[in-house]
Amino acid sequence: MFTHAEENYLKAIFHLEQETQGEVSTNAIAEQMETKPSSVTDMVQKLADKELLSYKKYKGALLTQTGRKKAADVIRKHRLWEVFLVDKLNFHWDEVHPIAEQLEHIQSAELIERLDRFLGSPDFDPHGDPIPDQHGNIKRTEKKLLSELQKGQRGVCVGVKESSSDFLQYLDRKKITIGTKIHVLGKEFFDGSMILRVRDQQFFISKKTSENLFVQIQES
Amino acid sequence: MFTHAEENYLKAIFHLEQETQGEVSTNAIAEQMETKPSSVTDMVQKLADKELLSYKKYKGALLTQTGRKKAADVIRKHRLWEVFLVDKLNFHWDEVHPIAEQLEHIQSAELIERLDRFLGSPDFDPHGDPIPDQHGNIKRTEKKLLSELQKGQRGVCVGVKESSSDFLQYLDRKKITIGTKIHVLGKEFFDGSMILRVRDQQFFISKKTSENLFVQIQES
DNA sequence: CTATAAAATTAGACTAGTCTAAAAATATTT
DNA sequence: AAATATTTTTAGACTAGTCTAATTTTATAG
Repeated sequence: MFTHAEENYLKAIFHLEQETQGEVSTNAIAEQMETKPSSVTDMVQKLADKELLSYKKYKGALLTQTGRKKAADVIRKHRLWEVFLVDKLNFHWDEVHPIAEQLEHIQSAELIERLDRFLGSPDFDPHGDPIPDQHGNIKRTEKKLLSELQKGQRGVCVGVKESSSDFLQYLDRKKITIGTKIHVLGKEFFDGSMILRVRDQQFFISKKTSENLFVQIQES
Repeated sequence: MFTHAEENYLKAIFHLEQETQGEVSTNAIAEQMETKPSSVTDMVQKLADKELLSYKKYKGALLTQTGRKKAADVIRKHRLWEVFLVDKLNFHWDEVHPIAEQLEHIQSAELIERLDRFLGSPDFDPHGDPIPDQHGNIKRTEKKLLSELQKGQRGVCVGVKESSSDFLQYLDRKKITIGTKIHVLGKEFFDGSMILRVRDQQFFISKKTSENLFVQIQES
């Protein structure tokens, strides 16, 4: 039905639409896809012909309903496979992305239904990202960046914004993972760094770290 | 490392080498791959450049050690995924081939190691075909076509030669599967048909069926 | 509001893989 | 051994996707 390249473009544009309101620019897509803007123009025009997105020259792209559904499908597959790799094959959460990147293109609706059931219909992937349902709906949760919390607030880590291997391994060494409870003891105006209490230990983290950790605030 | 097309050619040539001794012909590969001979010539020359097979014009192709190992790798992946689909996701044995055809191209040695362990390092796939080990070695078993058995002989079904959906579904309706015990009550010279005893019931099967079922002979 | 910079598009070329049609090599038949 | 048939290869074209280089459009600065 769709080529790998087409699916990858749809996925990239889907992600970019979350971040920017309105049309997604050619350059933004090129950066996300690690390709050249000229290649993007070509492909975007092809996807527009297939009515997966709307596109006006020099104006950028916006997914249609069909395109958005297809993108959510691919993301659903990606995230379910990540759960499989971590829960069943005991991969580490920083290792699964490139493998899921391949597995997300396997074509078989039946396979994904069965995989989903086999995994117990999980709602989140190993990085805390929500798994779209069969209809492409994504459960939106109340989550904030740790950097938005104020001194004294408490939260539970529910996801990461970046999921580079380096960042995930850093969190691992600090024993911070999905579900870890965090108490903000202090926040430095000067550089945005924070002092946290995690499992009765004090932690110092940089602004960059706090801007890449999602938490759910615990009212107390 | 290798493209899907390259892997598919290696696999096809590997299978053809089992059946024919000596070089594999361009036409044979074309038929197996459901493509045109001219495409085969092109690809075979490319694979020869990469030293995955030896090739002399008009003489046919033979896999090198490297090529044979790579082909066995792909077959290992295919068969392990088939086991996963049947054992873990409860797919039926006639449904798994086209999905495994896609999964066999996923690149990650680690993934296959872990999948193998997760499945309990199976020796055979759901159709009774042996799964090559990490080094590309295939366990050869003593198996014969059911059609080779004589009146009075007994065997256990250990595999199928054809694994088309039609054939597998036919076997299912007859409740013949891997492990089924078969006793040859009679064999008709005229058309090669057979009368079997299976689970205390009499079965009539055609020559075509008996030529596509592998059995292990039970000495008695 | 013109000049310049940035972003986006087009044109043309390249690779992988395929195809058709024609030519060349090998096999088979008489 | 010549004629015919079969197999295989070559030549040239096509698609998908990418790239570089040049051009055009839009945005920004003075």
